[in-house]
Amino acid sequence: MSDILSSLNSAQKEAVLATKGPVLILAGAGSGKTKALTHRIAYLVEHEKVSPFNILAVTFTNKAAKEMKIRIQKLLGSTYDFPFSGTFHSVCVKILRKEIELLGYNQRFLISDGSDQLQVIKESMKYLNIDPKQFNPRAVLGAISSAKSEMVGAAEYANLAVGHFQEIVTKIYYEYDKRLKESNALDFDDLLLKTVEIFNKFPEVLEKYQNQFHYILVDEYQDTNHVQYLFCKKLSAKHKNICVVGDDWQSIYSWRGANYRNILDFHKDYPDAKIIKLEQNYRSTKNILEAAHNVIAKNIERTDKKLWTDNESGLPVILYEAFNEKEEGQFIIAEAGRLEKQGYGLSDIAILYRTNAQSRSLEEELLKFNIPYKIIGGVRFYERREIKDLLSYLKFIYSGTDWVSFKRIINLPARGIGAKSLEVFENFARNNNLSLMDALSRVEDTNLQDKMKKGFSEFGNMAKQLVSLSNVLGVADFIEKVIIKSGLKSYYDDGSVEGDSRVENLEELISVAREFEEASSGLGLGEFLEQISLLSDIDNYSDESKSITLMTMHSAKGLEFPVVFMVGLEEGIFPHSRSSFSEEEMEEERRLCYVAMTRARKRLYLVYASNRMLYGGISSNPPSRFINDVPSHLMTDFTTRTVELKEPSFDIKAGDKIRHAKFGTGLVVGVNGEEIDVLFDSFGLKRLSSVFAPVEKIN
DNA sequence: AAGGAAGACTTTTTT
DNA sequence: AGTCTTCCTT
Repeated sequence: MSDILSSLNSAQKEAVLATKGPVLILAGAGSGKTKALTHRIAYLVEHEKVSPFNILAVTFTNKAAKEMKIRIQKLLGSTYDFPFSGTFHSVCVKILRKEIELLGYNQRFLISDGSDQLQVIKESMKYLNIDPKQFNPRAVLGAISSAKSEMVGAAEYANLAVGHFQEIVTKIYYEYDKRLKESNALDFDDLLLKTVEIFNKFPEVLEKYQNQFHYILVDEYQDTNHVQYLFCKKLSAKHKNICVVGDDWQSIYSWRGANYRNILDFHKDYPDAKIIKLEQNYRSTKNILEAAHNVIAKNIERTDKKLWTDNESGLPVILYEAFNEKEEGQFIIAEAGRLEKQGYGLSDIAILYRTNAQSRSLEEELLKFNIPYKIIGGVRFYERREIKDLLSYLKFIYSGTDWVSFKRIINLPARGIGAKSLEVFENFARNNNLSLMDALSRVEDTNLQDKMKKGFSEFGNMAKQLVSLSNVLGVADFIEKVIIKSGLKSYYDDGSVEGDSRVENLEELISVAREFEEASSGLGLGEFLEQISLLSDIDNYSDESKSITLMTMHSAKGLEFPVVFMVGLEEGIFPHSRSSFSEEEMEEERRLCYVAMTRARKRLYLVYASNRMLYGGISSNPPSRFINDVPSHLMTDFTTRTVELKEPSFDIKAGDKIRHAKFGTGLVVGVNGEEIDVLFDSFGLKRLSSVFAPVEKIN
């Protein structure tokens, strides 16, 4: 037990020892809140003999949950499992798999992702004769989603609807929900909403879980929405052992319904709540912390606090004006070279940007100079077309009810079934009240042309075959069969480079499934699909490989890096132009800036470009207002020093022979500024940076 | 029904 | 600039 307490400061210790009753931990950036949480859970288990089964620990990402488990296991020195630690969504899925039949769903429900949702919205609008040009389907989906996160169902929405837009949304909301239910599918918001709905309608079920979860811990409480708030409140109503951790300064998800007031209002629900403040920062240098503080201090709507640190002052924050987005990347590459000489590795470096689209130019430069990197987020693996296709097959086979998936794959590869015949088939199923599978086996009764009937019934036969295969094969072997039997492989394998990469991706999913099988003995297709749906980008991130990390500032939440480059600090990019309409959104941008800055431990670079390619044209935006908020004594402008930085360390001209640390010897065939083209003896032609690349001249 | 071409539209951030 | 849509041709 002394182990559990000895490494904590007094506030952290207090957070660990206050096990009974409601506790609010206000934890500033880098103040060791994960430490406090893990030690608290370890203390509960070891000292208070609480079974892990009785602990509910909610984190923001699956990765955070996993890390927490590992840290607790290290503390306890044994292999305790914590079955109820995970994201709100994953915990709710666990509950719903047991209870959802109460709401008339089948227990084998599927989870619809964003693009599925949009598809259903579009179909619903078409069915209702609503013009998608007049009402943007994404805006409609957004309205429905925020209603759901406020615990407002279609019927209540109808009552509350004001104005034409909301009346239209009401109609679509009903139709959308109806279609999801027909497919036995839940969207992300439903996972939370339906769980709370069950708690509301079935008190005995609620009581069962109240009795189970003696202790409830919630991380990143500033980013919970209303439904999540209700979920916590209801579950903790009996034992009242609820401990929430958060920082209103780091609330960056209000656009998806999060409300940092949940933190500020905690004491209203629990007047006797113990409030503990963690204000000592262990992460950053004094300069970085001070700079970040000056940025956030401009916000009006915030609690008052001041983080402090015992760390050294460190270097000033480095400011750099690049000529354009290309040069932005080149500056980082040159700096990375200098940093490497000072003992930093590539995995110590993160590049953070506001929008995913910004990664492309950076990626191009890194590629050009052969710098290893990894990108978190962006075009996700699971959203690639071929993967969505394959997953649609899997979802359709697994559920037998999923119309969204069915429509995606019925004519993929082409089976001669177009929109018209699909419509006939759909009406046939609707009018006769047939399930999707039943309708498929009764295609003969439709008034489709014989050719179409054949197409449908052949598809139906294949589906039946796959269903029986799914019952006998392991997930990975089954997926392998699906890729062949569906015809997806031959469809994509057209000999083109693009086709090759698509087939490669299809096969990559087999490996993902193999790993899944190894990690989880006895779990099947349903669990595999579920795990994939609930995965976030950051969940797959590991910092082991020697490469620079690129991600959005949002994704960086909860992480830290010795060196952080914040790029694209220009008005219109960051703060984003869409935020300039409301003061609230601008404050959120500012919080995002604070979050990004406080990721840095030793070095922080603020980079902006005077010209930037945007929407196919060049635009020039003034430097971000956030740069002006950093006092000049904490910042040094590197821009004037570029020439010096970019000067090649030695003279290289065409015709020189060089040696590269990795590629061996080669001949310089061209010099273009800081870029050199080298024909390597065994690696062929490569373009390198003469500043950064580990090359030396030989004679 | 399918493939191709011109045109619109994009880019916030994500479980 | 790249991707997604829609319309047009076969």
